[in-house]
Amino acid sequence: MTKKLLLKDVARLAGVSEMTASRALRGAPDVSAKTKAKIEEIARSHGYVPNRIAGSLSSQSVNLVAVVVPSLNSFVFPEVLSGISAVLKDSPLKPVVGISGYDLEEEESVIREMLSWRPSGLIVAGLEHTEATCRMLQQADCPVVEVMDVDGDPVRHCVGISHLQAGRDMAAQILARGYRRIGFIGTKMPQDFRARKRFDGFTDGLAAQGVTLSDIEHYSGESAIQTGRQLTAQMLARSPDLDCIYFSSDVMSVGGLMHCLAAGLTVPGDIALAGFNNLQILQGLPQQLATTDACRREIGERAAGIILQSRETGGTEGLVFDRLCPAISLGETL
Amino acid sequence: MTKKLLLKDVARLAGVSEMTASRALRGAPDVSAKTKAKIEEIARSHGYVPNRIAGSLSSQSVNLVAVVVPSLNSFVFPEVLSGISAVLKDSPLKPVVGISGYDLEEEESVIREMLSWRPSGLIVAGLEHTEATCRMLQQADCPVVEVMDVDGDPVRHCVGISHLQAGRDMAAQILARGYRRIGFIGTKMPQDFRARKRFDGFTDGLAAQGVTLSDIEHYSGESAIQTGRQLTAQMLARSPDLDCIYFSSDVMSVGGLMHCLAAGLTVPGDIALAGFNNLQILQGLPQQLATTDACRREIGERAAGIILQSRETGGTEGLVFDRLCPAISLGETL
DNA sequence: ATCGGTAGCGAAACCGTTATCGCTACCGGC
DNA sequence: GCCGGTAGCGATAACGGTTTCGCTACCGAT
Repeated sequence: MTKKLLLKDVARLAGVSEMTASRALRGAPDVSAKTKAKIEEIARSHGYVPNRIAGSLSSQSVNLVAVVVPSLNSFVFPEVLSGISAVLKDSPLKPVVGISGYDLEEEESVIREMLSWRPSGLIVAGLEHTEATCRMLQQADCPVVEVMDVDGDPVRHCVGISHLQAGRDMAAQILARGYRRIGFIGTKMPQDFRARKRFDGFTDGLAAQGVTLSDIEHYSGESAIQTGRQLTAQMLARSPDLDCIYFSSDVMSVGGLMHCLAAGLTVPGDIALAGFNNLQILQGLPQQLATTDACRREIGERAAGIILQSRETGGTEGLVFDRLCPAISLGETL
Repeated sequence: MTKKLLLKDVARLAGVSEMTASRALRGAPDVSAKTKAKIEEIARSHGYVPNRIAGSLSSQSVNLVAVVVPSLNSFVFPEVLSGISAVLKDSPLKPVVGISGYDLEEEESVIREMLSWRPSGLIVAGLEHTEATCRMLQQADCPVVEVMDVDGDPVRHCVGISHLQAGRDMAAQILARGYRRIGFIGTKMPQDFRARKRFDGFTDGLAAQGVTLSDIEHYSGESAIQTGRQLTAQMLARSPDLDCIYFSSDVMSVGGLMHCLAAGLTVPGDIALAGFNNLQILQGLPQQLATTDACRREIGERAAGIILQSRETGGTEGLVFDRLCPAISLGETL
């Protein structure tokens, strides 16, 4: 490990000034091809790695986009990230991920940390934040996009779907197919606002046609196939006359399907099942499960697009409020 | 959006010097409780967010740990990350993730980008890198840990399991249970070195007892249940006399199980199945699939531990080479 | 021969914070 | 009453680049 190599060292070795070396390595103009080649050669051979801390401080620009999501285990956010990465791919911007753990206090601290690096943009999942977080988002001098959800008041830009509507729509589909004894299995309510909204929309949609939920089960912790299977078993034991269960996540509905398989129940004959997200794990199972596509990838793409956009226009453009329309796929379980 | 608030503004408002404000906000000593309270109050009420770019440049320290993994969709790396996060939780260090996309050139560029931020540590998946990457890892003036794999020559520290051995062990288990007509279904070989090593170890383990693979299928693209199901169907159609299939990933073996379910094949009666990773999606399925636990979380924990360790000791300690022992669980499909 | 324009390069200021060192009260001990 | 020690605070110089501006050749056109 040689002592750290600075720009001034590269410059000295190349017999030029720091400025010329800086320009050459950044591909800036005003450097002759010959000089540039020489400097690049020296930098490469000596393994020079520029110090972006110093560079960013000086240029007052950081080519990073902060992305704050609740979790990476849930199967849903990695795909949002894919969308973001894809769009940022051929721009100088790079995504940086922070995890809030479905905790608004933690979210606040993660966002504060992120903003302290003065990123070129911030993408954050959800519309619910602490007061302090909202202030930071408002005052941030970079584009801010709240994603996933449109049911609420975004601070600035917003891209997502209406989970309230998604719940209502699924209720309508379920009722339209004649189910009336309906159960709901959902995830940790207080912290997952979108799941909560789907639940509210769902009960709302049922109520619109005079139907109330016959059974409800809430659980804490991450969604898992195993959990879905166990809770489905419990619920059906408790309420054997149910004819349909709506799960707040596909991961859970897969568990439901697994229980039915094991218990010899036909789906949707004995019991209909529906989930949410349209995760990839639904493909290849014994039956195509009913679900709502959460437009995860597209949300990521559009959010990244907004960041790029307002970079070009200098951020003096109007607000974007992008409400995507999630498609329900009925599969074979409704 | 108010014009950006600087430390000097906070200091002026509090009627103290920049230094005192800086000390107060960082919790450094030499500030009276009264002064500190006043400065903190002003900073909070005005929504001051410190500029960590400037701070890091000045203090020559960045409290970030760079983590470079091939993908976040594969179900496997998020759990490594969980382990890292958990250990870093109550230290000032924060993990920052970079995605290499199973591409060594991309990995090089991501690592270069990461190192240009002068992180406090670097954790990278795999032992195979471009020449330039290796030079960077050697010259990096922060602890470097290569994780997941121990079959090769680490640049510095290393934590992982032997995938070669994992393949061999699974071969031994399969042979011990009497299977002889064995197929293998594995992922994009040239880029996923660990899958390749499991394959090599597996064929090696079979060869040790005079058995050769009866059928082999390689595919490109991400692993998916659907893919596993289709390839299993194809392979069994082509080689109906197989009695066991080893998959390079649990995601694929789940697909295999789904095919058997659909085709009315009993497992392991008609065909035995085994995967790798011990992913959470194995829990709750109709049968407990055979697999090898890849120690993902523990690898993350130990890697983060090494970073913390060498931070305390000033990095003057010996190299760590941590070879974990993955446990095979036979489940009900072998 | 003169002149305007530009390609190529360098000197100095600056980005916003922290490290370092020095200074001033104020305190208790003798 | 003097003195050494320390708590509390401020001035200044980094940190390693980039921005800005200025300078020097050199070019073709007049």
